Amino acid sequence: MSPDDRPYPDVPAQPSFPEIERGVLERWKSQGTFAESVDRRPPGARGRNEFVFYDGPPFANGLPHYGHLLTGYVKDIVPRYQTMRGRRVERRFGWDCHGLPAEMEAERELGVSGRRAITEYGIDRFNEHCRTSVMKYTGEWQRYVERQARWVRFDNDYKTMDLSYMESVMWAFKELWKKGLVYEDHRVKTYSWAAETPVSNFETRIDDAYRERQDPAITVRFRLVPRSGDDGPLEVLAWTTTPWTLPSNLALAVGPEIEYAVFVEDGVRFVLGAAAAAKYEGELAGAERVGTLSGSELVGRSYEPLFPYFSGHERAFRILGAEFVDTEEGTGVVHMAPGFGEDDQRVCRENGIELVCPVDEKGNFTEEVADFVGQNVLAANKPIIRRLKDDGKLVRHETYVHNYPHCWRTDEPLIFKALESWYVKVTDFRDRMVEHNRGINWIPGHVRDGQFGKWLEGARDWSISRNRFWGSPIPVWKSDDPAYPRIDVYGSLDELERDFGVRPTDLHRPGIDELTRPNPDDPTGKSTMRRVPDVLDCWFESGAMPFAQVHYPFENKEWFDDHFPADFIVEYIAQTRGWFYTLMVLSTALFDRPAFQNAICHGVVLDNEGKKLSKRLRNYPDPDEVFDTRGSDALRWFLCSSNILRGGDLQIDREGKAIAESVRLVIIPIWNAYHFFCLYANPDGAEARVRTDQTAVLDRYVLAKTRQLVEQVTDAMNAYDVPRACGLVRSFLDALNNWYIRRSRDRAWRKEKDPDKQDFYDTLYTVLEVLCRVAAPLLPLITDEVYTGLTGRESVHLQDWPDAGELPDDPGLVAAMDRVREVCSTALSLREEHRLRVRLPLASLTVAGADTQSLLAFADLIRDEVNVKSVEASEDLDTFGSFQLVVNARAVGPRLGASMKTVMTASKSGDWRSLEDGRVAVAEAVLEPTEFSLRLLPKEGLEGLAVQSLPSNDVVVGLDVRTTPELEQEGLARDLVRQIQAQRRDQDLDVSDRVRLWINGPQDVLDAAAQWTDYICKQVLAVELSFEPIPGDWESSVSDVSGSETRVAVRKI
RNA sequence: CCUACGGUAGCUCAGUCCGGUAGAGUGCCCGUCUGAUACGCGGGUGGCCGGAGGUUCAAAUCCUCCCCGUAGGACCA
Repeated sequence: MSPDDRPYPDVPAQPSFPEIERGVLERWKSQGTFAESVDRRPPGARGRNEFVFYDGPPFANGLPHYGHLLTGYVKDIVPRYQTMRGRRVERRFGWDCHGLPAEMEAERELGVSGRRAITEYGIDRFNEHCRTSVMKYTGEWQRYVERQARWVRFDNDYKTMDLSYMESVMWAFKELWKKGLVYEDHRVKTYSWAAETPVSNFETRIDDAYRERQDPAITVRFRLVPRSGDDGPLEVLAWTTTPWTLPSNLALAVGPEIEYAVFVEDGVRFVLGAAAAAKYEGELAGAERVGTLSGSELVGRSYEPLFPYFSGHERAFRILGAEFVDTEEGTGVVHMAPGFGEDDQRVCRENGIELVCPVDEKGNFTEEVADFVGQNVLAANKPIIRRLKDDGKLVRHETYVHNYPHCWRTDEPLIFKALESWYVKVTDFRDRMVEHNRGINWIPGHVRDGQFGKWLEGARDWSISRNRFWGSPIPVWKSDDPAYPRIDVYGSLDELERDFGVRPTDLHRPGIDELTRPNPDDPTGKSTMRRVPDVLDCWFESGAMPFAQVHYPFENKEWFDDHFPADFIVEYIAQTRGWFYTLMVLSTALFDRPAFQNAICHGVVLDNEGKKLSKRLRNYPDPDEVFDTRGSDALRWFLCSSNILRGGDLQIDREGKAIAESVRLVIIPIWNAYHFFCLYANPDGAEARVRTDQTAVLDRYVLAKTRQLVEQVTDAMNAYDVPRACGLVRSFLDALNNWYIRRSRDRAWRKEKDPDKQDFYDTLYTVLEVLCRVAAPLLPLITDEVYTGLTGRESVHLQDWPDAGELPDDPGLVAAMDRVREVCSTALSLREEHRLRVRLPLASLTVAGADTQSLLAFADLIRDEVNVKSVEASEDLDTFGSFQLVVNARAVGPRLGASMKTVMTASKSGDWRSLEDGRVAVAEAVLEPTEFSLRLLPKEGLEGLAVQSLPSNDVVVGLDVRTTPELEQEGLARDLVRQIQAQRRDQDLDVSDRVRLWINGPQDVLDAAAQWTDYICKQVLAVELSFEPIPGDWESSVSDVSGSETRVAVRKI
């Protein structure tokens, strides 16, 4: 038979898996397999047969790393599974194009740094650069995604910078506005006066942004407005590290519960926190403590402003009560400048004090602070302190070293400053979000009420505006004259066209800023409607993805209604504050529905010391190298079989050894089974088919075991438990290769065609066919290679998920056979213990215990596996073992209470007896049959018999360890066979080559060879056996099995 | 400082909800190559369950406090 006639491929024993993978990827590409797998599944009426998957958009600039690869694998596994289940799963790639990372990259590339520089460079040119630079890595992304065998469409991808996407975002903003869920407000934020820009939390976390800085720390006195009952002038002491905020002071805060001490010196009374007084020993040396006040007694009192600039300010210059005040640092009295401190602003607002912010964009004092106008606030610290000293207000001047945020771009210290910003009123519908979240299936489950649930409960209003350039514009136009206020919010291109007379083809700045019109509410006609300059937080856009990707509601209205919410999304755990959250916010605010029903949160990939992966440290294996040397399926398995998919972390070693392990543990075993099948079926010209009516017990076992595999993997996949599915496949492979195939091999060796051999081929074929389908989502490349090679059909990914019902159901057989495997393990362990090699036959093996007769059905298997002449079952437990009492403590505990202790010790030491009625007496107690079980332990000191119990402790295995001359001789014969076979192999003989055979050696070996000549010759295909001296030019091998040198030689004839 | 998650064999992790006498894989050690697989097979070794208290007849499991790791958040007047 020529290779061409062979029904199955010529499968190499040790292939290059990466090479196979590249071949499969090529095949998919040329045959359009992905598109086919989607198209064949009907969407059903109104998309009811669709499984809706949302692909969270990654930032387009920057290369993928292991985190992305992991997410990508899961984004592939679940849709592949659902496709095989018959669902239509559209997969569309998305790109997150806007946002600070994109701008930072552009600034770096253009050598333009900071807001002012960008404005000078030209917003149009800057944004044009962003538009192209942001797509710089899309090719690389596509290459990675394809190499990892992830099926997702790039040809109809969506981009957050598309006009249609941005129009939908605009619509969403207007909807929120109409619902009263958007507002503008002043909030205190970190601000870089040097770069003239607000700095996000994200930016303050960049390396070294927080570092030590020495600032002045001063204590100043505020004189209270006298009140009847005062014993003279009263002053409170406040401490600050930002003297430049004192001109903007509008209030003082004390802790209502805090105890304040009153001191007197020269008739003036001082108040400060009692706990802080010790710090001011020096200043208070001449003072005398005369009393105590609680914070609440101070609340409400007015004081004289330190500076005159805002002296008429409404409701200002009073002492307020605030919970956050403490006496750890400072005096227990906090100076409040609501324009420059978050707490300050909040507390002042609660007390009806409007903030003031006399500092301009450059960080210089405005005209409002006349004495220091034009001075940078930090530089103004000194003159301000001098002024306070001159005025006698300064109590103490020291320095203070603290961790302080710096601008990562200019290295200058940041300041806290109130800025205008737009907010989504998340607090208004927070409860609805919490409610929607209850219905979401989170993996792992604790995320629902833990990380995500807690975050929702504590949700605050969401700042959605960014004082930047490259992003979706805030679609708000305001009158430029406060005398004629008007605000217009736009939600579509139509509305813009209606009011401005032109229809924009691009919504980006600066084009959008050029749309202006006269203020309709201004009869003078002088004021103009202008767009507020901010752009939207790019997270707003990613949260808008479910509808913006299809240009809802301008198009695809029905489609969206049918495809929302998503069935499934997956991202890493930190997205509970990111995409998971923004999806929830917008879906709740706009549609009062959750945006997704099932969500996997995976953990973080770390290096083997538990540190983050870092490009700079190169503490991880290069993904390309992993693809080239181990393959994508191995990486997929390594990542997805780990509990990183259950929210844990995963450590990856620098050399990628663990990835190589996946090849060894899973991919090679699958390949070996496939290889074995082809190796024998091909020369036989056997064509196998899917069948389940085989009668041989091993066949029925492996088919029933396969059914269990299908059932269990289906359960796991339905529960989105990918690691569990992986574990099931792995333990199945062990049963397949190391039990079913190994115990069935001899059926393939028979020369003639016979039904039993065909049964074996059919069984193995059937099992492999099902296994490939079950493992297809988990190992899409290798299973497809095996599946197509085996069946000649089209890709496994175009097949249906296997139906467990088509395989025989026989859990009893599976359990019995698995027990047989345990008996064999135990017997082999006894051999090991007694140093009796497996080739040495032993007389008998006895299994003793309840219901061991049924094991005799498998006696042949056991006999072969452990090499004994006979296998026997015995109910006579006393010969082989004794019982130990195992108390069912859970049942007895509550009844016996304190005497449990003695019962437990007595049961362990064997101090108990059975009663006639089936109960047992132990210590002082009598146990009902339900309250205990008996564990069988092997008896010790048996003559010629080695015993050991199964792990389940209900069966004892006894091995006859006495040998006889006959057994020894047979053992030697088998040793010879082994040695001869090795010799055959060394000479690269084919399994069917016939040979002549020479054996030289000690007398016992020669006797054994003579006694077992027929057996030996048959085993090694020898036509002639000679004990003459071996001809000198023959290859021979030497062994010392029998204790002295044995030499064998073979020659092909 | 707060929140979530974790700390169980050398390593990676089950087991903890619902208390009842500690598991897997891997590593290591030993053995093993007879016609698919030595990238294999079999066996063995290995743990005062992060620490300290408490509840209980009984705690890896429940409670309290503490320590360590990871992630996120807050604060830095």
